[in-house]
Amino acid sequence: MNLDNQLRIEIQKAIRALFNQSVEQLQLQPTNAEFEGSHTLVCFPLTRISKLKPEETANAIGNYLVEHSGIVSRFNVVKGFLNLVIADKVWAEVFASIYANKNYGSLPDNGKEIMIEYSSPNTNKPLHLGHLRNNFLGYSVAELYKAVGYTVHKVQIINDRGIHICKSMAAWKLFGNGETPESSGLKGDKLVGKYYVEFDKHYKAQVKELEEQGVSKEEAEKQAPVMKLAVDMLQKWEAKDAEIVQLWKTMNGWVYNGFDVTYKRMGVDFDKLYYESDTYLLGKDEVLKGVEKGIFFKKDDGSVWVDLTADGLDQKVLLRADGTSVYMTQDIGTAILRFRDFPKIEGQIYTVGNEQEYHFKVLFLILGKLGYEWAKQCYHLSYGMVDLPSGKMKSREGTVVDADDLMQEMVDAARQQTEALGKVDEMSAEEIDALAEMIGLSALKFFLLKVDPKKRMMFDPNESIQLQGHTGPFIQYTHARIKAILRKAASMNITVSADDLKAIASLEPVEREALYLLSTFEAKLKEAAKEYSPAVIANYAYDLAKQYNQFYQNIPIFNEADQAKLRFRIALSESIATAIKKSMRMLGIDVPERM
RNA sequence: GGCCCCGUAGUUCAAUGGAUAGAAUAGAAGUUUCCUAAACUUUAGAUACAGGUUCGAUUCCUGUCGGGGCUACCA
Repeated sequence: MNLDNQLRIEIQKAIRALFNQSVEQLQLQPTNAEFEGSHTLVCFPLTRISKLKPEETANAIGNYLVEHSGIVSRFNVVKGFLNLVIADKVWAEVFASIYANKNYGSLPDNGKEIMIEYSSPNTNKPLHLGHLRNNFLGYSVAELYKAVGYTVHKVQIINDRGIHICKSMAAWKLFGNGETPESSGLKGDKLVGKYYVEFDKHYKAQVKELEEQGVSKEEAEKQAPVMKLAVDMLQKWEAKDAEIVQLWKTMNGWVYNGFDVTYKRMGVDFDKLYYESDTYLLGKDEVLKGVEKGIFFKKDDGSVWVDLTADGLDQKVLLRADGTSVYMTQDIGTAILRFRDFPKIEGQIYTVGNEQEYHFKVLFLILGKLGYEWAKQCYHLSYGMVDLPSGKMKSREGTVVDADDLMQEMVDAARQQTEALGKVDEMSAEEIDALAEMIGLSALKFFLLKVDPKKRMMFDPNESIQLQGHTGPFIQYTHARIKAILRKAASMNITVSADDLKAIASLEPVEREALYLLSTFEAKLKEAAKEYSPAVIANYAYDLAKQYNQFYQNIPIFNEADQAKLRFRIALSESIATAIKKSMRMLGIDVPERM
């Protein structure tokens, strides 16, 4: 039974009976902690039809509900707020149905399919903190869509082509002395990243040297030998030069092997990978077709443009004068390819930073102009940057927070804390390793996911991520605590049936509050998916844990003499643990049995 | 210059136009006799500024100040 809907129906009935009118939208909100009740009807907007003062309106509806609804036991009115107390026997029924529902926390298959893109790194640098937010977000939104009934396809586009990877290749060729991940002991992505930095270093030095010889800055930037080599490599790559293609494959392979290790530790995965090197030519074809159809236009120098001034935007280049692709070109190709590969998807979600909002606005407009109906179903899941106290992360200034390093630091901190608390003395070394991994990543993921994705957020590397308070480990700890209770209950052969629960006569306030939270899980899920916001679920999981700890600390369980109450409390604990576990899983976070 | 976002306790984050603006952390004071103190209880502390709309504004509108992003034949 859906309490919220039930209550809305009863309130509608009351309004019809009392005022002989109906309202489309009822303002129902959780009751403030300081008043008795769980659901509050805001009555100010109803005065228009009741022709009564807010208090009188609230009292009239309250009285009617107590007399006729069968679910409201009493109420109080504060100004125009009608605070409703749901009868304990109704709570018992609500809980019995939650407890018996094996699919609690997920909605039935809706037959729809959707695609979500996330991660999509360049292949010249290792993953950093920004990628962590991106990956955790994308993965979690995919889980949210699964939970509300979608079939989800997780993909990424790998920007494996272009001048950036050629820069690493050029530097490696000139200064690498044949270094490999094996010979250096470096992760492949780190090794390639190292040569990207090398490139920059030598490039700057060479430009400076040329400038000192009297060459203009502009000319020096073109003449610098490393840059000349990189550009030469790009041209050869496009011409499919065997040697260059081989080097490109080798170095990209190193990067992929490195990324695989990082993704595995992050706990994210993909159903299909798209490579820019495979899609950019399709994009180019589509753009040229668009020129024929008159959707795009060619300038005298041969470059191809789209005119979006009628849509309030600018003109954007789609092909350079030399015929080569830009980023937009390949994104057009990739989108089209994806809808060919997965014809049943209703749309696509792009998890990409908000600095590219303009880019996606343009992309979706172009796809629409090309006649693709699904362009309307494409959504840019735009998230804010992760800022450091010094501002934006800048690779040149060495302020980039490396993903692998940060995960390791979190796991180390979790291990230290875990061992210091001395609760894991009986665990094996392997079990402690696994637990530290679970806790450390939880702290990191929760930290990044609890914030509204749209907003910028701060990360201070000097202040390690907390393990106490509003954190993943706090929620994990609550779960482990509940599991200890359930183990004890099992050892005492205590079992609970749904019928037991319906027999509960009275509830403690903290129990009602816990039941209220459990009853809102489905609504939270829908809200989170609709808003593309794991933060909704993160905060829900936190509320559950917080609420349970209050219950745990103040209400007796095994010392309760009334066996029905005792069984109810065990069952309540079990359902909270389930809700926590499922919520956390949607965030990509696992919860331990003990910690 | 044009366009877009953001300014909430010392700090990091919450708050479908609704009640006395919630948490966490840092600070102060407590709690360990069922079940795990990574917890619980108490306490102090904030809507940048100025107008406007509204019964009611952190939320909507205008302006000011402050921060960030986009505005490349980069990605």
